[in-house]
Amino acid sequence: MSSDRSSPPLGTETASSLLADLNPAQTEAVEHPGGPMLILAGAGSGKTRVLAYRIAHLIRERGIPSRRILAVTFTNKAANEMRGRVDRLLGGPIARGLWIGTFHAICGRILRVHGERVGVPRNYVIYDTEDQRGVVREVLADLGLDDRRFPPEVVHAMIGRAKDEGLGPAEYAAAAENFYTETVARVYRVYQEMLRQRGALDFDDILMETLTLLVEAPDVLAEYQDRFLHVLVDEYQDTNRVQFGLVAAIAGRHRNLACVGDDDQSIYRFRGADITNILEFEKAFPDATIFKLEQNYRSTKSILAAAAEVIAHNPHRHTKTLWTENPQGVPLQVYEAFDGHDEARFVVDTIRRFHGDGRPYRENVVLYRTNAQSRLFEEQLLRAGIPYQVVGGVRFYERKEVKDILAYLRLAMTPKDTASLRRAVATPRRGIGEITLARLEAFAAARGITAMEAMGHPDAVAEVPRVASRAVGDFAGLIERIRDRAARVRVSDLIEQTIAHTGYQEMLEREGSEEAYSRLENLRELVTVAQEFEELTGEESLEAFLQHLALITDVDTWQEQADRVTLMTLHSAKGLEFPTVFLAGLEEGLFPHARTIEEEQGLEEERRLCYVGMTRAKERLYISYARQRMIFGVIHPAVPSRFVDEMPQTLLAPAVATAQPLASGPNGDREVTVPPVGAQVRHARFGEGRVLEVEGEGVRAVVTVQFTIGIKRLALGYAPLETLSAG
DNA sequence: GTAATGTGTTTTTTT
DNA sequence: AACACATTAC
Repeated sequence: MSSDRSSPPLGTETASSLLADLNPAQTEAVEHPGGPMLILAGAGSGKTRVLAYRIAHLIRERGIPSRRILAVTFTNKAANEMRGRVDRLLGGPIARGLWIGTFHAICGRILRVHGERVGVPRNYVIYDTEDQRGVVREVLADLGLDDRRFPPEVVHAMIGRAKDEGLGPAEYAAAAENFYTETVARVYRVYQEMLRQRGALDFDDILMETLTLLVEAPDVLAEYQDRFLHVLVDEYQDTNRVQFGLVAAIAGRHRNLACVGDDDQSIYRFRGADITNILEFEKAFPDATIFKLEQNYRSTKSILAAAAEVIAHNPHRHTKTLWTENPQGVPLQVYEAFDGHDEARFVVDTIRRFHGDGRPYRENVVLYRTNAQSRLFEEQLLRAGIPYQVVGGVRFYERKEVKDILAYLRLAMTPKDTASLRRAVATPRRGIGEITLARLEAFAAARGITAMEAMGHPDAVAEVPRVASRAVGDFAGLIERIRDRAARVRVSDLIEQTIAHTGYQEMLEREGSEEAYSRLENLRELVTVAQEFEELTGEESLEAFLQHLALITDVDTWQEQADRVTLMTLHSAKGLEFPTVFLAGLEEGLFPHARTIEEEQGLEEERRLCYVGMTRAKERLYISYARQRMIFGVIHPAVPSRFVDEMPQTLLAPAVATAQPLASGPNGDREVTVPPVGAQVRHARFGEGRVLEVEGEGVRAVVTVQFTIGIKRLALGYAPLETLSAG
């Protein structure tokens, strides 16, 4: 999302040249008078640019006040950049009044103001995935359901999908057609009740409750409808039903709705993204004007042609013809690695070589399908002493210490939030255990108050074990003081004081371990994050900060200026671009992922993901796969991804390895005995078995063995396999 | 109650 | 292989 990307050359973003840098198609979209418009924008065709220019155009040429424009972006980072870009175009901080943000941020803001109309308290807390699963688990237990038959993750995901479609518990129950979905409907109902009791919303509720609000409170809807003369939506191909409903509702009066997207880049189906939103835009808005941006400013001809060839294998799509005036460029390089280690070594060696040629580290990105793949690259980068940053994986605010401190703050803000109560009360240990908590909860339930309130109640305190009564009183006092302070000091100071006053800091200091030290560091980082938030937004309230934190994304924290190699998933890479892209792990089962291959739609989405990955590259694209890969500690032979076969062979060149072609794994340097077919062998984990088939020779041999637990394919270079007899 | 040990789970992608 | 959670040992 660098500011100068995907633009005709030499463009300067100043007020005097608002249209000078745009091609005819872009200009048309920017200047279009109004009404519903769909801008089909291919990868690298300058869609973000068009949005920024259109906003600037509306403000400057048409005199629309910035506060009457609403723009929806896919990430907070994109929102900030868009705002900065509009300011640069207009030569001042004009965009300050603009409403711009992600769906979640915008809806969160609306709910803070009007949520009470639909029963959402002003001080609602946002539950993250972990919190949400915890609630599902509790509901399953309450309903006496077996969590093996109804895995919390699965049930939670089903509830999430229902919410993406805008189905409440009642509607979902009505649509339920078998025992399983009927049961999920029951869980869904109780889950919603439990969230409500705790004053909590999950991610999907933020959108769904806003839509409910707009439907049930016509005066609120009218307020926003009147206000927003123009609504613009980026990454429209990844909106779900509810998001479409929100946009259609808010733009319903002035009908100036501009949606920008690319059906070939829709990659969030698992999250409810509904590609029909883009494919059937004209049905929803018969008077819509369609624009097409087909000139790519980003990639070389080679890269673009290869990507086009891959995506052409998808049968269900709007065909477009992307073209570019950029040079042909170098061929795509394909590296066949022995295993994951070898693959990582190749990538890191290549990056090191580039750096030797004077190319900064920041020009390189490694893209992979699953977060777990980052580890191998991290190991090699660490060994080579090359700076890097991993986007994604365990998020900062999901770390235990961060969540612990936030639990105190959330509890002070929303005493109903029992999930936070349980968390806060447990760390540091203060002598309040299961028994005490259960007594308090029972007391609270009997009186219809919250457990937090019970803690301040003399009768309740009398019922808990004597040793705990003092601790309970202290804890209630502690939370009370935090709440009191929250109203008076800014949030960064509040956090700093909370870390100290809860005894958390002391606990970690006393522990003295390396790990404790790093946890303390993370807490300091949390204070810094709060300070930056205050500086950036001018907001100092706890509510605003907690909401901001809950809705922050991985890419939001990515520092593109730092001279480091970036590692991220293909999903995170959407909207970004790099001179050199390494697309790793192109193996059947990994990419496309095994869980998607069954369904045609799943496979098509994987292919779009591949297309997204390839089109991130400006100059150089490296494709790699390993012949064997370890999954859950077990080595599996791997087959190159079908996507590699779908790339035009004329544009591919075999990459030359600079590393040892053979890995030095556990058995890598030793000699191995290849057992003949029929031999009895023993494996440390699988026990004894008989060899059915042998492929390859020496350390690269792969044997198929019948064990009692089933048939396994094992790579001799790694597998702890012992030959017992030649059979 | 904590430390050591054992067991099971994880990996699809994310707001 | 790595990690979280549970159980056991002390």
